[in-house]
Amino acid sequence: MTPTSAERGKETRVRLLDAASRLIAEEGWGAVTTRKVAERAGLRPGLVHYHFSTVTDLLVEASLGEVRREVERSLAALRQEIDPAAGVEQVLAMAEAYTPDDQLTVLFTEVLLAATRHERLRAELAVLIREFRAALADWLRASAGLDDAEATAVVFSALLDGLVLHRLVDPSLTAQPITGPLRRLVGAKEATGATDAGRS
Amino acid sequence: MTPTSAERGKETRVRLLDAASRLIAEEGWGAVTTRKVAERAGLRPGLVHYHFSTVTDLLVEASLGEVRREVERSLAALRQEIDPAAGVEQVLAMAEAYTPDDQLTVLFTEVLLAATRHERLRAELAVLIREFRAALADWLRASAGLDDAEATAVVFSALLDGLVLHRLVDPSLTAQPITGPLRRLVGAKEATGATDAGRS
DNA sequence: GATCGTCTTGGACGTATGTCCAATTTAACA
DNA sequence: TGTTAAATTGGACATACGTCCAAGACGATC
Repeated sequence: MTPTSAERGKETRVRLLDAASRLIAEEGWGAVTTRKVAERAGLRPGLVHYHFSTVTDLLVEASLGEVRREVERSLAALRQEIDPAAGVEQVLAMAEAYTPDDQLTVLFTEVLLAATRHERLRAELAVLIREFRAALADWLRASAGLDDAEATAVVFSALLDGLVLHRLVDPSLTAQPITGPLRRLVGAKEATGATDAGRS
Repeated sequence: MTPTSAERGKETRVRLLDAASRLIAEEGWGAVTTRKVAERAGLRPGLVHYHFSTVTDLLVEASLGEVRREVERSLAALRQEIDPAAGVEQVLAMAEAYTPDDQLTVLFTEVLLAATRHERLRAELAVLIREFRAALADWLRASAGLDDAEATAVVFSALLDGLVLHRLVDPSLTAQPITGPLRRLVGAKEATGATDAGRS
């Protein structure tokens, strides 16, 4: 039952990464410190620099891991949906799902901004975003039959993050229905279900 | 010729605000410190707390001033354009004008994120964004004849900031033409000029 | 020229930071 | 049971931070 040294090591590493992720979302990238991470993880401060050479290293690894997991989840969900019409609906639903209440959402924005000033983070994040965008473009091409699917994917994925940012600042926006313009953007027929612009 | 004490005071205040704005864009909201601002402004560190009660106060005032000026500039430009078709083009051009090279653009993103954790900043920024959005909605209604101009304005203004963020991380995006989906979003006829999807 | 109010200076104070490390614990192994 | 390697502890170190303040400078006013 008692874990080996290596097992305990792995466990603490995960604990530290997890604590770092949550702190980035809660207090911001720049406000995460050695001691706060340790306290949040329920560990002693000295451990941080045993497992990670630097605090920035910890932040980069934690955030990239989080983004990587989320991208994989989204891609899996996208690929699973085969019916074209339902696919468009799902893509539209993604735009609605991003809310400030979701920690992951805030973390994404925080990482994007941090990437501006950290080259390795920027490069690796760019790869992940490109991956997501490519999959989104495939989807748009297949389900909505767009001929400029690439460009639309660029616009759509940028829109997702921008929407989060604006909703963070102006929570009343969350209530506002935006499916109308989104449908137009994706090139879907408005015919399906008349013009029901407001649903919850 | 020699300025009075009060005049010198105003001048220093402006210098400090200006230095703060530039530092926010260059190094990030959280990385701006008393001493850095003073050095950038060519002044002694003690002055910062003579003119501003706190560093955060300085940052809030500096960034809100910058945003306020830019919003006014945009609104003036929007109002000047009377021809509906040209108006749509101008709105589309705005999306292209936002690039990571522009310091103001980076500052905007930085302020949006900072507003998440500072109530006064958040509230005042929300007012400014709403003002901009309302004007944009008026424009869309008048020039593009949209019936869901409000929703489109929400999407469009969020898109502007999201685009900046993504281009910051992936500079290759700046080259990618996106006028196609943008035209669709704004509800403009693609007829004008066939499908010229790439122009510089 | 003396007085006054404003702006400026230079440095102090306590606190928090990132990083490091010698000593200690712990579990696996010989 | 004694040895070994990994993980952990607790505290040290220099540095940077926000804030404050007594003393000086300087033009306006009397």
